[in-house]
Amino acid sequence: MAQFDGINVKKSEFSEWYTQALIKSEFFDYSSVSGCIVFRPDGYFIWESIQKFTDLAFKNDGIRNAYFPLLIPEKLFEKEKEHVEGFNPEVAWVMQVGNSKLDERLAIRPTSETIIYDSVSKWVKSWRDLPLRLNQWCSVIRWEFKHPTPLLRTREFLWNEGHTAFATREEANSERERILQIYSAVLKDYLALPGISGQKTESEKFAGAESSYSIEFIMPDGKMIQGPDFHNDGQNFAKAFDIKFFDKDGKNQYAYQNTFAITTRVIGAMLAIHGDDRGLVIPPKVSRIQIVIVPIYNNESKDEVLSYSTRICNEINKDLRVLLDDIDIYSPGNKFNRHELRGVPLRIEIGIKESRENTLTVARRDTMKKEKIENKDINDQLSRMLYQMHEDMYKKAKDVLNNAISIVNTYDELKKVILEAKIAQAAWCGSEKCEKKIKAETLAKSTNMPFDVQQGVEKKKCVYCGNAAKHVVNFAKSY
RNA sequence: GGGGUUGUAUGCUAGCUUGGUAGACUGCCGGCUUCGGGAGCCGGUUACCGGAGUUCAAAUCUCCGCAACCCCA
Repeated sequence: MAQFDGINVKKSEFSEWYTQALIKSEFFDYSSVSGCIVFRPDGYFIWESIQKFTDLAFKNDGIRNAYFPLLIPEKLFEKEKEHVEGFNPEVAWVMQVGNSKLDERLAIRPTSETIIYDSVSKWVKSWRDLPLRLNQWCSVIRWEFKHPTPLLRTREFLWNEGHTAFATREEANSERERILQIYSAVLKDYLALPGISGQKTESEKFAGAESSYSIEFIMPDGKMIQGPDFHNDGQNFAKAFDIKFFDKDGKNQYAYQNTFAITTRVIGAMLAIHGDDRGLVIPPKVSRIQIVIVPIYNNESKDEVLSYSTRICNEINKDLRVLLDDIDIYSPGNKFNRHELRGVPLRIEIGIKESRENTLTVARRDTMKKEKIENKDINDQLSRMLYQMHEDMYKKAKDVLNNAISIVNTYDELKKVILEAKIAQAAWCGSEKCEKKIKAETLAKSTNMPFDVQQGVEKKKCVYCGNAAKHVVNFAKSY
């Protein structure tokens, strides 16, 4: 039997499935640089979609785009102590140009706080200059030493980095909910991806921040992975970079700052969560091809079937991304399998039957169900199916997430839940000591403290030490 | 951070133990016949991860890199 190069493992063998799905779908590829991957057109389309919708939401919220240099002079990079300690081991440096050594090393940005705030300090002089809300789309390099995984842990990744400055702490804090809402909406509305929003614990927060917030996902292997994040930096960077302004009373004050990001990692989480044994399942809104038409004919019916297929293809609105796959060197079954591997949301099968009956057979990638529809109002019908597919994908992923969370009251329960590769939701006293012990003994990290489960926590006891609880935390093994 | 496995063409893989002409399937290109779930026949096409060493001779043995994967912390 002729075989094209499909995935040869089940999704239950997750690591192997994941790489094969990404590579064999031709969405991504390895490159010659370890830890750096190639985004091929269908994969890059997903990132372009995320960018487009996030960017629009940012702009509607008053954020403006700018662009800062890729290279950061060592002097600047070292200004904020915690920040440099957090990033130093992973920073790549430019030390030489041609044959001459540089007098001062230049860091390839692992994140741009330092180079941006150097400029911001020059621009912010008066309360009238605030708030200053900037964003840039770029890539950063963090030289990970753990073995890289495409999209999930790469040495170069693409992201947005929002950097904002405010006159007061209250104003700075009020931005948080809006930004996390934007990220959640992009994840839900475009990637059909549910996550858990919450605050990071002290020990898991961003290097240089006062407090950090994140949206976390659960992967098919039961491990959690961090998605978009938001950091209240307080006046930490303002003090290090001298971002001062005169307020309305003529007093010289440091600004309050935030930073936030969404990265290409969310694509990896999305592909992993939605995919199945046959390959990728792409949410309709971010799929470069939303509908593929596969004509099925023999010599006798060829002309009739192709002309009906072409007619249907032309009837479909331009805002639906459709491909007529009429290349005749592959059999229909071969095409079915290829498009399924690549996760095309809807497939229209057109043969002599459909042509005679003036109907279409439509198959949905997520459910693999086929349905025969009348050739009438097809744009409405197809749009509805794409919409429904998105809703169903989100709901399915949401159920998986919800089922993975177990509320635990005792440490034994916590250990059991972690062994089952699930999320243990537990009350916690807030001490780093308990958090570290739990991590050392169970390998589970605190992912975050979900916003929506904190009520009544003061009546509970810490799952580890039994003292009065301050937070409800999710513990899970994580990437 | 520690331990392990593996690198042969687009992919999957044989050959490695015991050094001696690198083989199948798939893909890709051309042709004919086909086409409702991975079509058939004919012809063509592509490879030993990189470097060093041992040797008359290295895909095979040794060392060093590089890369991918797995397990444990």
